[in-house]
Amino acid sequence: MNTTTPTKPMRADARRNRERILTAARALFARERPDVQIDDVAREAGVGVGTVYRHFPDKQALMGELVKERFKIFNERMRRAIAEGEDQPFEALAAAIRDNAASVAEDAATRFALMSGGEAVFEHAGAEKDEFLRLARKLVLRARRAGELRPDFQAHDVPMVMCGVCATIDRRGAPWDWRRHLELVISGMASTSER
Amino acid sequence: MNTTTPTKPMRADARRNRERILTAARALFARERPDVQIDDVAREAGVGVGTVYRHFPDKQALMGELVKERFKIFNERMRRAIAEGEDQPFEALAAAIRDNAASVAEDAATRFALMSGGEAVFEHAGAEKDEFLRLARKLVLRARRAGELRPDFQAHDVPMVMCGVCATIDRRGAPWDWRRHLELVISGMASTSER
DNA sequence: TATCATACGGAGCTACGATTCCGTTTCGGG
DNA sequence: CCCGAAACGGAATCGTAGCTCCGTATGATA
Repeated sequence: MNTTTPTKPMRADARRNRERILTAARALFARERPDVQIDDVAREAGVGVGTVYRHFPDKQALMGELVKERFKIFNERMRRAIAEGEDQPFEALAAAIRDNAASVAEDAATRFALMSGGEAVFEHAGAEKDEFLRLARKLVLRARRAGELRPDFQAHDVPMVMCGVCATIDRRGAPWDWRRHLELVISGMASTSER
Repeated sequence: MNTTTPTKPMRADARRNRERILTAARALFARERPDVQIDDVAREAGVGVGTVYRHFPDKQALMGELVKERFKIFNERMRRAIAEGEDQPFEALAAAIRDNAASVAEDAATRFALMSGGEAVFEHAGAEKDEFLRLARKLVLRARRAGELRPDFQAHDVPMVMCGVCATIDRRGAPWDWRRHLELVISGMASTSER
């Protein structure tokens, strides 16, 4: 289950390089405009292309790993919301969504992968995605029971709205503010009687 | 100003082919999964690649034309909302947004261009985009004056929310429904006191 | 219908970016 | 300190998709 120690201990330099590659990829996506090339990642990481391909069979796998890590962060945040939000179920859900949005906002790599990546990228993070949905379901059910959430809101709608907000984050020079978008959506999620 | 008759009358076959190319492009985008190639467009249109390039200097220009046409449709709908929605300013705005969303939902080409297209695509439809914003401003101001719209909602937010909903339309196999997303956002747009 | 400007077709050129291959280097257990 | 397995580097390969070029066909005008 532990992905950092799959089966064999892995040589020290290999472990280090793997990390460097992931870091480099994140850095490049944060800086570059369009897509990022494997060659660039390799250069930024101070490593040869071959090394990148030893760690990640293809580009999709690299992207997939970035997405997987981000989902782990999402999930941690969701768990916290479940643990701490007993008394304010809706606010707990909303806060988790806000934090997760802020989290992707800082992570152009995941945003790019999420918007333009193929199936394979998603499959790579499949387990984490499932876990995310499981957690979302809990939060949604609880908020709905409390009557604070619009009754037709589904667990699936959590990734849906995050996807929507995500799409409005990096439009270069767009004159809008994705944070307002987020607040708009969140207030739309509230049950009609609540606000 | 009239784009269909720029300066010279254009030979009959040329006019016909131009239309075929646009139709073919739309059809392919609606059918294919990923991006669509110029060669495919040419084949589908029953035309040589060279002909495509005679009419559109590059791929961006072709995409741009598709986007431009869609914006013209948007704008028509917005004008109607302005003309007919005197009595229900918020509903007029909401209805226009709903119809426009349904409109892009049927137009994978524009969706793709909007999500993955570069600057050039947008510039091609620049005039229509500006007009769209002008119309949005009118609708938004009227609805806000009527107190039916949340006060911090801007004209720019109209394309913003459309962009967000757009992003959730073609996710293959996503278990969510973009129509619910749309309704969520629209109810979030309403002024707090209204609903 | 003769003429010519305009438009067409599509093979081929080019650029670019993912991926492979293999000789060299480095870790780590004995 | 030595050796073999594990990793590395990066030049070279391969495939793809956008775009060009030029010989041929065709609509429009007199």
